[in-house]
Amino acid sequence: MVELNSRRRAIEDVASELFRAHGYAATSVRDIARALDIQGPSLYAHVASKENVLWAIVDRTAGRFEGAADAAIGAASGDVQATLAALVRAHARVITEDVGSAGVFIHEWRALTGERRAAVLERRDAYERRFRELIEAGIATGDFEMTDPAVAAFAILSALNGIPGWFRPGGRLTTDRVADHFAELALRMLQGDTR
Amino acid sequence: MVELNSRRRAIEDVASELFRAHGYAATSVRDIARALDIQGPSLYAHVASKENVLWAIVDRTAGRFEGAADAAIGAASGDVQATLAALVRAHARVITEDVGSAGVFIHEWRALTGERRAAVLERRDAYERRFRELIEAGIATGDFEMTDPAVAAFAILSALNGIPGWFRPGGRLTTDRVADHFAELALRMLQGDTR
DNA sequence: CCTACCGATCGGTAGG
DNA sequence: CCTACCGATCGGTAGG
Repeated sequence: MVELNSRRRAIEDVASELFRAHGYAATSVRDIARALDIQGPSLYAHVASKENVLWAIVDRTAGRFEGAADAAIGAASGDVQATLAALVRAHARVITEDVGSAGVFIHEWRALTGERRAAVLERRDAYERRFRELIEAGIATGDFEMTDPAVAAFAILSALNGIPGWFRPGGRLTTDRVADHFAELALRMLQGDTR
Repeated sequence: MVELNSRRRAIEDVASELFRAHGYAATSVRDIARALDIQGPSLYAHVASKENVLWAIVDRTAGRFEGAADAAIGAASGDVQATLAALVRAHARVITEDVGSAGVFIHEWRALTGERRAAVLERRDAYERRFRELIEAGIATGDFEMTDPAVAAFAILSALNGIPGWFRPGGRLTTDRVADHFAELALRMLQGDTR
């Protein structure tokens, strides 16, 4: 069981990186196998299909985003600004901690079909709603400057979701610094008055 | 000649939408042909290869971004804030005016190979540099609040590049309203002090 | 985890 | 712009 799970996890890790770099459709089962030094068909001893591998990555990563957001909201003290900052920091950290799977979740969920695709869309909408409703609440209390909450939420989330495109682990910026920067920028965006 | 060009343009428009919706690798030459009500091989009377179609879309769209940025900087009066607002508005409008080709430019350039891929990367870097250097200049003059210019530039551009993911032409927001919102949010982000 | 192999589909060509 | 067709590669199976 440990054997099986660790092998599956290795497959998902390798696939995450390939899917992120080249896209799901442009990555063949044999590409994944080659990165693991096994033959293409041998992969099917561990997984039932290529789409199942994508699903495993997307589902697990969706759970990481949701769990991090839950923890951030739970730990916050009811202060709208602090809650938003915690939410942004949590999202940034989920990405920087594993750029591969985060990139796949953000861009490759479209390759899923049927119920799985619909389920991801629903979870993504619910996740985005948390940001939007928090922004709406902040505007209502006067903590945030007036703005279109939907546009602001999309702007913040898109800015965060662009991180895999430029962040390099071990590079100039640490995981924490990136999270700090984005929390700061998001708060400025919602509070600043243009002089 | 007019015939040829208009036919090529129709191919690019149809391909833009398919590449944006499903990705370049997941879109077959026959998919493009079907959307034009012709047979797959007939497409090769107008284009030399599938990658050439992608290249035509990416190259033209890159030019539209660059041209819009040139015009925005040229029209601005030297005021750093106004210049950044104009740059952001221009970028937003290029996207909302043609979500298909913009989405392809933003996400599918990775499918290009060799020199074309390298050329796009170089142009993209030069384009990003304009944002970064303008932010650096604004910080130096005190017009913008202190921040990491690279992170701020990536945040603004990623926020803008997320527009194809949610903007629906003919929907609640017009092209101009979206441009206004993003210019406002970008300025707030760079000017606001967190209280 | 391997070799041998399957049907389907891919981008593209020949010849009209 | 069409039909007929090509070699290559795809995801996946059989049988060990």
